[in-house]
Order: sequence, then C-alpha cells, then structure tokens
Amino acid sequence: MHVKPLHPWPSGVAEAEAVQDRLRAHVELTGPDTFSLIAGLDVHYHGDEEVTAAVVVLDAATLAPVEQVVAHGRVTFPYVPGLFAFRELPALVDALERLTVTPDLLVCDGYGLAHPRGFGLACHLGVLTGLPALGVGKTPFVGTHETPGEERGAWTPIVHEGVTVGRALRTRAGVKPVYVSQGHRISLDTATEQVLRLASRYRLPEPVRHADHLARHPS
DNA sequence: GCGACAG
DNA sequence: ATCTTGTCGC
Repeated sequence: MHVKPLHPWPSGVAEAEAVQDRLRAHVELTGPDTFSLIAGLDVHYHGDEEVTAAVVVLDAATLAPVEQVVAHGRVTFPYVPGLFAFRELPALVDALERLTVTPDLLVCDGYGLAHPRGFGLACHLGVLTGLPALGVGKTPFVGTHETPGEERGAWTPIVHEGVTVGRALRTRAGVKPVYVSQGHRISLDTATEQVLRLASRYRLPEPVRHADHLARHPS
C-alpha cells in the first residue's frame, strides 16, 4: 500500500514538535464503524539501534491472518516521551509499504489523541496512510482517569486539559485496563468497540499480539 | 523548581 | 523497549 513520504524529517526535538503541531490539523475524529481488514503494528528493539517492525493483517470477521510483513531498520531519533513516533515510524512505514493488501483499520501500540500535543503515533500513522487508526497503550500517559469497574467492557474517560482524549478500558475481568485513544478517522465509541471486540481472549487486541510475536520471531 | 513521562 | 525465575491459574 502507499504511504505519504515522511519528509521533512525532523533533526531535533523542536522540529519534531513542529511536525506534530502541523500534522495535527489533518486528524479526523469521525469515520466508518465497521471494518473488514484490520492491521496490528508493533516494533521490537535489539541492542541499541536495530529494530524490527511487524504488520499483521487479520480478517475482521474471523481474525484469521491474511498477510504478515516485517521490515528491519535502525532507530535514529532519541527516546523522548511525546516524540516516541519518530523512533518507530520509519520502520513501520517500510513494513506498511510492503503490504499487498490495504487494511481499513490500523491498531497501533501506543497512543493517539491522548498525547501531550494531541498527536501520538496512532494519529501520525493515520494521517500518513489516510486510514482509520486507533492507539492502545499499556500504561497511562497523559490526563487523569478513574479506575474502571472490574468487569470486561467497563471503561472511564481519560481527561486532559478538560477534554476527553481517550478511555481506560477493561478488556478482561480483573486484568489491568488498556488505554484507548483515537488516531484518525474514527470515533472514540468505535475505537472502544473495536478494541473490546479484538481483545476477548487476551488483554491486548489480537492484531497487536500477532504483530508483537512476529516482530520478536521473524520467520 | 522538581519529578514523572507511550515504547 | 530491555535485563530476568518461578509461580499461580485457566
């Protein structure tokens, strides 16, 4: 599939923040509410600079894998909370460009709107591909939230600067919640619904689990 | 001012 | 992210 070029690529923190501030205007918070091909994305780190990015596309109805691709690369950007996307984006875009099918939803490992400047990895990937995208985080990042109820499906809003930017969602009874936020072309209700549907067996959505496995054990 | 801070 | 064993539970 085609992905918009990453250029201009920032060389430092200030430039990276400026890129986020500029691209944020392109984010759309509404979109389709059903999907047929769902992609999970993840990156695995080896040593200091080497990374493997993996994308796994699942049939939305059966969750059967349709296509799997990996891309190897080197990380150039330092880890700065809020600029995390600049570490993983090049390898993830390489992997996406190797797909022969075009998914209609990207499930990203990280945040979308729930980000210091409202433009996390899921927003960035959504804008570059033009596809609906959502982010699933494993630990709280920005904003405040109450602990959701212990039952599967329970959720509470994540509020940042007076605005709801995501939800803490319990995907399995008695297991730590996950943190869902919109990336691009999706409503918060639809993002929540998809994550809950994709995470009935495990805490994290199946597409992300498949991608994580593939990135660790490329075949 | 200081610490905390997606992966 | 990663460095790491056993253990509890389905």
